[in-house]
Amino acid sequence: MINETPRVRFAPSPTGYLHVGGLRTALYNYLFAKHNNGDFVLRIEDTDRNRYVEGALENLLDTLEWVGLTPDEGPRQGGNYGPYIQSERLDIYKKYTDELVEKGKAYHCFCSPERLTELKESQRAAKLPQMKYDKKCLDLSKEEVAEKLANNESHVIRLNVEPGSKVIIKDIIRGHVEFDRNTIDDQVLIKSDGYPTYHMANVVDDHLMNITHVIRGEEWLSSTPKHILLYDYLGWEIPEFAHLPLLLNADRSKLSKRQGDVAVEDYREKGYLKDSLVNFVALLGWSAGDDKEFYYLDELTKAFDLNRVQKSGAVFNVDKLNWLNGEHIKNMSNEKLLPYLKLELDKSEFNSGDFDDEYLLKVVEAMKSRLTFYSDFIERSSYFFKAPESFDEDIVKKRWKKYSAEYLEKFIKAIETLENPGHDEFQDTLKKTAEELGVGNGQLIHPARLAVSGIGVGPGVFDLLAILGKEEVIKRIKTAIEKIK
RNA sequence: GGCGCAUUCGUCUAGUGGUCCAGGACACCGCCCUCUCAAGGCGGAGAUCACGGGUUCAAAUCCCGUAUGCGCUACCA
Repeated sequence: MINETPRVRFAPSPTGYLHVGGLRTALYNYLFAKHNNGDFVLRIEDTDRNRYVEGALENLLDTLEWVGLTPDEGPRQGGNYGPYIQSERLDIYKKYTDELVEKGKAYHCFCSPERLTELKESQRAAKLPQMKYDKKCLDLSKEEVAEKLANNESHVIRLNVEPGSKVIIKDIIRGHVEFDRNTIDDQVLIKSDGYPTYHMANVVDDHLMNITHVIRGEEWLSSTPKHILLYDYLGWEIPEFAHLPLLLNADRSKLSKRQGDVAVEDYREKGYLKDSLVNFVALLGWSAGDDKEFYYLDELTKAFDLNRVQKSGAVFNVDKLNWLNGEHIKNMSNEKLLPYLKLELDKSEFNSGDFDDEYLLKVVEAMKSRLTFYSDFIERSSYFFKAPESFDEDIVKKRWKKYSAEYLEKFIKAIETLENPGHDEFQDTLKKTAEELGVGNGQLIHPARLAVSGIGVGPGVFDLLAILGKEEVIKRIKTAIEKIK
């Protein structure tokens, strides 16, 4: 446990959907906060009007809600957004940039984008070690600035990085990181449209919202010195930083849409459980130090430790996610699984109302250890919901022998005498029939499975028969005998 | 180009100077179980700990260099 009660924030931009990398950042923030009885706040960084996407915010809230990372504070579903949207806080940022300008720590810049591009080009051409703004507008007198402002000249406000000692970052994950002051550019704080850049809004909000720990992706490490300078110039306390390793594609580049799904909602639609997604993503860059890999959110909360977060990026490996998904399904009770089977039925050609719970529960029990996704209920065992319309040709070739029909006919004769047979009765009857025929059990088992399910894989054949029930079994075997020649 | 970060089996990782000729998990292979497929159990293969120098009686672990990868270098976040 850390000394103070932490307040952390997850601060995404509403650019369309929640990225799995964003999910990991949100999760680590949440886990850190909850492990230490702190607060997890959600703030929306929508200061880039060009990238704003309609509906993205609601989508984000919805996805966060789905995975169970409900913020303690932040915009709420349904429009009560509160003071957590940066675009609604413009005057606040203005106030503090004015203060910086007053102190000489920031200045108005009237350079056109064209001049900036030219500057960059010439610096590049001259092979200068680094490309930075040349502070031209810093030379403007107060009067000149006032005049240009009065004329409504387009301008930005820049951070005035002055020479001085190295800027030191104390990062929980990376330790000490140093930056030479002269490598830091005079960052734009307020854009010409009056909106703040990330850097300004971020520092102001983190301070005003009493954020104690800034936990964010590694891509922010390079701009952290600018933030430190801002805290310093404003006379504010600097929060703790923790820069998280990136999530990677298989080729170790930053996780991108081109190489697979990156939106949490994509995984949701594909049928991944929130539990396995959270479990998986938590393990990408963190481990408790023991061999435990199966976690629920509350267990993660208990075990999580920011100091144990990995420094290097982690490849998003779907194989392991799939495995975890199966594990989480296996760990659910039949009763808990039942509604999901019904959902899958209703999404398919079937109707959950056509089957009673007792029957479906048996299906769940039989299929549980064979699933990777809920949808496998339908894809791998539709025979529980309708008689097979065809029979797998390879299996027919392999299992349906010359005398199979004859054997099965004897088998159903024997079944017909039974009353409400279950697993054991089917088993005894089949064995007895095989014995009378003088053949191995397999001579009946395999054709029976094929006849009843149409395929060659699935739960134990006696379970299969017991679940389907006597009448259905007899009917299906008769049909199969007709159809398979 | 500059600045910064990183580097242990294919992948996720354990490991914080001796117990490591490196442990676990996924994937892969084999065996057992078995009516099939899974699940489960057992086992195998797979890492000269990026490379090169140091420090030390002793280094995956500490230091320096090199290489490679990645991030940033926007009036995007």
